[in-house]
Amino acid sequence: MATRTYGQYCGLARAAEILGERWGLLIVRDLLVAPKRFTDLQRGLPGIPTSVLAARLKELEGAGVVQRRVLPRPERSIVYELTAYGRELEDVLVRFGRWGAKSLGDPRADEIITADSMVVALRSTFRSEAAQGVRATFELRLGEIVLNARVAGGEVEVRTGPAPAADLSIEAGPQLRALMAGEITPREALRKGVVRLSGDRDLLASFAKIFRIDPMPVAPS
Amino acid sequence: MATRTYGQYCGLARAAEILGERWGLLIVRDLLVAPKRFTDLQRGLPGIPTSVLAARLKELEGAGVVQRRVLPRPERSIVYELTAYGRELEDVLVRFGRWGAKSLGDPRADEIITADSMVVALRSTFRSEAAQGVRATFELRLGEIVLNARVAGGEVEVRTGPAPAADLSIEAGPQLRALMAGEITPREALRKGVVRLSGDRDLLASFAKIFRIDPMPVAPS
DNA sequence: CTGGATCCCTCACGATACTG
DNA sequence: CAGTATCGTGAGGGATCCAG
Repeated sequence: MATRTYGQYCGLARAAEILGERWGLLIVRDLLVAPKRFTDLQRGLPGIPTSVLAARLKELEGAGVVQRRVLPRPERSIVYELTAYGRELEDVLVRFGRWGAKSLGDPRADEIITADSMVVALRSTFRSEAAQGVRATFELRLGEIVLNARVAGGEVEVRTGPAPAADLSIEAGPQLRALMAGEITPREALRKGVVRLSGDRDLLASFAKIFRIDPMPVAPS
Repeated sequence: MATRTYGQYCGLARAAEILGERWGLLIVRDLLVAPKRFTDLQRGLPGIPTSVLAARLKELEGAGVVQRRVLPRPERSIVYELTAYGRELEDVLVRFGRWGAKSLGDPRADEIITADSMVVALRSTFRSEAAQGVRATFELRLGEIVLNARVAGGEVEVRTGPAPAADLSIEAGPQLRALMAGEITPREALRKGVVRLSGDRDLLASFAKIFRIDPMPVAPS
């Protein structure tokens, strides 16, 4: 049995072989947001060795998840993007991220937030039921990171970058999770300085309902 | 940054830290089917070192995914079972397995099938739309492995073990995937000896519609 | 016999340096 | 910018050993 394989004829085992290697899931996460160059990926994945990134990209390309594309002149640079097969992971990864978010406490000092991770996090926590009848554009700012979410028709589109015409712009601190988990109310978040707003301040309550982190289920069996 | 962590405050990164280690996903897969003892897990995961199994179980227990339980007398043995949080992975893993199954070709000589992997595979490939109005019990035999699937009300329950009163019992060879992927018709499967039936032979066509592996999407962007 | 712990060896990962 | 080369370290593979 070759290393890194499981020797089982099983769809889940195959999926684990393709994406179970270190950094693999996070590479796909970042490519779900947008195609990227090698260096962009490196920047979004602090700590990844270049050799590992190169190896993963080759493996993912071999598995039909990622494809390498040379941009037309004058750029001639190389971008990595998901194939159709790779894009089918969006739903799975969004659900997986929603599950994992329940295990998030408050951020530790050494934990960072990246723009791409935050985009996927907002897609993960989005609740279509809570968004029914809501039509609004949010801008979210966390330090250097800026992203926008357009909610309409019970769907959401989340992208990196500012939204100049946002209905509500939220400048948030690291405690944003507590608001999304319902551990503090929008009013408390404002009072404690967890968020600072500009725009239609009433929309903060909608935001907290639409982008929601569930609690971990109670302990036993 | 500790080994095995990613240093990112992100639900998907946390999920990858919990389940991304080698064998982790397959341990949860087997526990989704039923609680198991250490040795049962070992048998269902050929090639796993006892040290790795013990380490993973401790980590999964620490993450609140698995719990260790001592059976009452007279057995007094120990079983590992999923917590409520762990059971929430069923939906994600089933979808992940459905995605990975598209990458399965025909089984290689060194690839085995286990009963638990087959149970999850049937849950993965189940199509509720195709099962509307169908009420039937299937028994599936692959060598030593026997499992049963009860289809009713657009839902399915798959378990290990025989179904004596099955409407259709299918004894299948390693080519079963070709039937489920629509690469051969039920008629061809019968003629080529891919399956042998007992019971209501007409139900084989239903089986092939209800438990279905999609093709990989076409190559480019 | 189950439920592990301990050993050694290998290989993949992490860090850094370097090249087309 | 887009990687390859090198090297030390730690986790996994495999076998063995031990406690209840």
